[in-house]
Amino acid sequence: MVISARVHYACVAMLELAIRSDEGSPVAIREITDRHGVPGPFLVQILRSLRGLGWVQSVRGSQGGYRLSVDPATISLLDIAEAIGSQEVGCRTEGKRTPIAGILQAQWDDAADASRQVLGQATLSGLVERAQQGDASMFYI
Amino acid sequence: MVISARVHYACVAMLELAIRSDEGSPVAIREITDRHGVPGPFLVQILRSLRGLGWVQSVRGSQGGYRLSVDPATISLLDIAEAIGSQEVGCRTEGKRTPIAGILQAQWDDAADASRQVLGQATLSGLVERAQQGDASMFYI
DNA sequence: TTATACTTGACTAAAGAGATCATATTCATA
DNA sequence: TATGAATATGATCTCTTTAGTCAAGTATAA
Repeated sequence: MVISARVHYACVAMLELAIRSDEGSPVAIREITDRHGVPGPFLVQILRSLRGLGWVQSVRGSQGGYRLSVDPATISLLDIAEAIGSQEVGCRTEGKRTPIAGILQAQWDDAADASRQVLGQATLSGLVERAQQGDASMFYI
Repeated sequence: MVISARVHYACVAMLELAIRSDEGSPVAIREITDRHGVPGPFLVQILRSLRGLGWVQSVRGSQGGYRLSVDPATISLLDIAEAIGSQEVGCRTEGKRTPIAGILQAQWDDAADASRQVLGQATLSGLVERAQQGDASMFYI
């Protein structure tokens, strides 16, 4: 599973919205791009996808922006990665169905499952909690 | 970690050579392409890389071909994937160093480690043993 | 009415994957 | 010593994906 910039940005946006979900007023795209250095028009695309999934709501007009519309405990990084579209660990090549190909395929599948399990356990609410406990500071000494 | 066709074919070739390493005579490229449906000129490229790594030897001329030149117990699928070049699970985007980015990065790294561990434990000799025990038949019912 | 902010759709540049081809070079064997 | 089988090497090509841009339109608060 390759984490593309698109998926990474989608996770950043979802986390930012989750953290600020108790503010009441929606969060403008501009605030996210400024704070996280995400290219503006690209983030627009991504938020549109998230809106299509029903995970965020948009508020148009002045004072508009985006707001989380799901329980952050129910969304994992795996959900976001799969929905936004990232490539699986594994192989799409067809080739011949030989025993060797079969054994290899089983290994690719096992590897994919291992990383999927890690990302599946990382819920937005869990990560927000960590962020608020300052757990992140250790990464930027 | 995305397993590209290149990596998959490299593993197929290494396994084929490992299985037939007691035959004495080298294995021709043609035999591998016929048996596994790998595009010929593409496999040539890949075997060249494997030769550069010192993992296979080539024998030129008539009756030539390739031969494994390392102990199959010392090479894992992870070694092949990394040497041939596959993308990591994870993210290369730089962006700003925010706490959110840091927390996400840690998750991408954890996921990468999980799949790397699976592939690191799969040695060529282990897979050959499985193949010879007919373990593969279950994948093609 | 005006500034702000989201909406929508089309568009482009760069990189990588997956090959393919032509032309050498080497060596066993007849 | 020809000859054919087999690898060696470098150049090239196409297709898809990724990342990012642009322009014109619409809605809303103040």
